[in-house]
Amino acid sequence: MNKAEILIIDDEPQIRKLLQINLESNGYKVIQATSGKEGLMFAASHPPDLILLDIGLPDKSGHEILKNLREWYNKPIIILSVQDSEGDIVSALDNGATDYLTKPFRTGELLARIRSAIRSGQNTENSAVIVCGNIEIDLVARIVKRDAEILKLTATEYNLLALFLKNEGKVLTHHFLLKEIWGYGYQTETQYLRVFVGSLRKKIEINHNNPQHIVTESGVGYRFQ
Amino acid sequence: MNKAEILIIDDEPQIRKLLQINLESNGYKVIQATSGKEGLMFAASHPPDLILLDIGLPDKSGHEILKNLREWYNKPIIILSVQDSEGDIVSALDNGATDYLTKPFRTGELLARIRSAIRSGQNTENSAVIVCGNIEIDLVARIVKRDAEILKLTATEYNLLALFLKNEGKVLTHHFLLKEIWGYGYQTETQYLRVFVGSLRKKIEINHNNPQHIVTESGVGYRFQ
DNA sequence: AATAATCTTTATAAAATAATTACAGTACAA
DNA sequence: TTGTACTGTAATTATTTTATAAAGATTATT
Repeated sequence: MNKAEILIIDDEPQIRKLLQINLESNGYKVIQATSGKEGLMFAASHPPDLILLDIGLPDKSGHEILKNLREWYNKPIIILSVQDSEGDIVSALDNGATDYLTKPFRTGELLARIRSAIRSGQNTENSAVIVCGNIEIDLVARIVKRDAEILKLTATEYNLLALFLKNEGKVLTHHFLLKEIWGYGYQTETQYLRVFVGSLRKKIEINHNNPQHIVTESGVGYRFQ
Repeated sequence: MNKAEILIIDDEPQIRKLLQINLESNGYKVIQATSGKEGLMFAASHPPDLILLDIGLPDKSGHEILKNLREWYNKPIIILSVQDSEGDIVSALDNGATDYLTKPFRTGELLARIRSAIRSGQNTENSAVIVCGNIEIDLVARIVKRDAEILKLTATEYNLLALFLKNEGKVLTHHFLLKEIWGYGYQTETQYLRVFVGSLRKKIEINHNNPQHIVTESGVGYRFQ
């Protein structure tokens, strides 16, 4: 394998320097971002093999950045934080963080955790743009196109479509869709789905009475193709 | 998904009890081993979905157990330890541990790390496809094909076919089929079966008057081949 | 505060599926 | 041959599920 690339997102210069020296002397290529915004940009323009994310960033809460990244980035993200609160750790891990280290951390341990994360996350493929027939979604820019024309979707419509496209070809159950979009406790509100699938179809299907993309699997769920 | 099974390998009874209560109340099935040797045996005879391994075991060093497990076991192994030495952590991670927690640990954090570990180990099992002649079923995507063409099956038809394919070649009794698909109390409704086997045959058989796949075993049940 | 956009709920008609009935065919034994 | 038990299929009815519009409720925006 080539040199693995690691993106550091941290506002403290001395931490960045420390990390850079340690990582580079261990054969990694390092890219640095000093803010969450910058980090998101770098990650999108040239996806690294792993991201080290400081969760106590000033511009945007690190948790926001994490959620944002996880909408499309599926390689390891290791959180660094001065916070040692359990709530913080749990929420980060449940939002898709691969690991969580409390500052000050031991560099040997960090390096081992990086090796472990890269090892287990090897076979993941990702791209920020998914194309499926005449529908195209840019998960970073949050833009949806039909035949090169930009569609205007509401937040929920977008989330639903993104979920469909990430699971193209699979039948997604009502249960699953409701859990992913609306969260636990909404898993029986099948009617929400019907309404939003309906409005999505009006926007993405050529003829919404004969849907080619979102097909219904009666009694089970929906499938995107 | 079914209940995930977690194997605890720890010699301290109070830790085992604590873990058991917390894990079971979170929907996991728990198996306990009190020594490394026993743990290896359990793991081999019935591989769990995740292993919690105390690294300070008396009989064999936990590191040995870890190495031993990793020779064949590739699901998550989370280490629990009273040791907070960096060397210990690095060596465990480099020997294939998925994560390393220092006792006393916070149960909320442990649970989050378990969820994270199970989650990241999932995307490797992306397809469970059973092929049988010209019929193909993808149990994850919930899609059935005949000669590469996607068939449109109703929920009950799909369930029935999936059951047949999971038991290819075996004779399945009316009783069994009815119990599996319709549940207890329907085991005498043989007519349901006739109707649904009939409609399945129309969809999957080349000539449904001369079924090649779903063969009837008169007086007993049906067999898929 | 007023307006617009979006989400949540309700109501209802249409469509799809499942359950039930009826009946014809088939194999086998008395 | 006749009767019986079992099977397959078409047709009918019942039930469930889905699609859509539209009315309230909420949220965001100006």
